[in-house]
Amino acid sequence: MPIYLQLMEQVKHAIETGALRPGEQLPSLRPLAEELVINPNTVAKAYRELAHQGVIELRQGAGAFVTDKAPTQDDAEKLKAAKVLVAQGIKRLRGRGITDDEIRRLVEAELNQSGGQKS
Amino acid sequence: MPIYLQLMEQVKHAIETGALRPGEQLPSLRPLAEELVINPNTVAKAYRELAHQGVIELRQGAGAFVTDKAPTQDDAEKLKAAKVLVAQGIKRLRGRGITDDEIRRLVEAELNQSGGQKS
DNA sequence: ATTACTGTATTATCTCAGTAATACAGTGCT
DNA sequence: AGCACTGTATTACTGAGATAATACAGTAAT
Repeated sequence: MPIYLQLMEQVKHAIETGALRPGEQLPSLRPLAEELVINPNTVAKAYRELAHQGVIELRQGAGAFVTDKAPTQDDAEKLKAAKVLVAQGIKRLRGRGITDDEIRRLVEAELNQSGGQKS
Repeated sequence: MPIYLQLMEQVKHAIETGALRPGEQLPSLRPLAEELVINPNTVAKAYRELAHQGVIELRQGAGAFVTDKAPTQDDAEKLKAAKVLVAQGIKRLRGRGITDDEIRRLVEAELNQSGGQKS
């Protein structure tokens, strides 16, 4: 799994658990990159994506800040419930003899069709 | 979408619709490649994958043949039903405010976890 | 045995996502 | 203004998957 995606998850998780709160400033690119022993551009990409998702806000020269509409603890609950739904759905599909590859293709097709955009 | 995957789909579809029947020989690599204006190796890859999935059987020097346990018209029906299930599931998830990217990640995580292998 | 067809194997090329290196530009404090 | 910090943009490197070029090996008919 790409580094920048892992970082995005960690940030989201930190927000969901309250370790990072709306309005609060995130660690800036270079220090964080150095701490994680990765390239600043990789952090930048993660931040850019998070900003595009509305989770954080980037202000050039100032820093990166958690948005008001960032994922809350409630959202984490929702996601957990969704995870159960997905697990059940996949179990049913498998029970009907649908292979994993076919499941992947069906999901992808459905997402791309009905108003789908790969952010 | 990779050419060899598209070709795999076409072959499966041909089998499901009865255009190609169990035991019947598929067009051989080079003629088919020439007709589709693609490289024979690409056809070979598609055939190899299909053989790995048990859909067809490859006999060196002889040709490629549809297997007995290839996908039937019934399987096509099943897949259609599965498609409906997936569509419903995704609709529900979206209704709960889950984004498409999150759906993708949930599905992938679930598949990889519970006995998942990316054939 | 030869011939003309099959699929197979090996190696090289192309493409693209992810990452890295480096220079650019905005903020805010003194 | 100057400085030390922010994020941004451009360009290059790298690795993996897809495709291509070419040579190899098995089959079946004559």
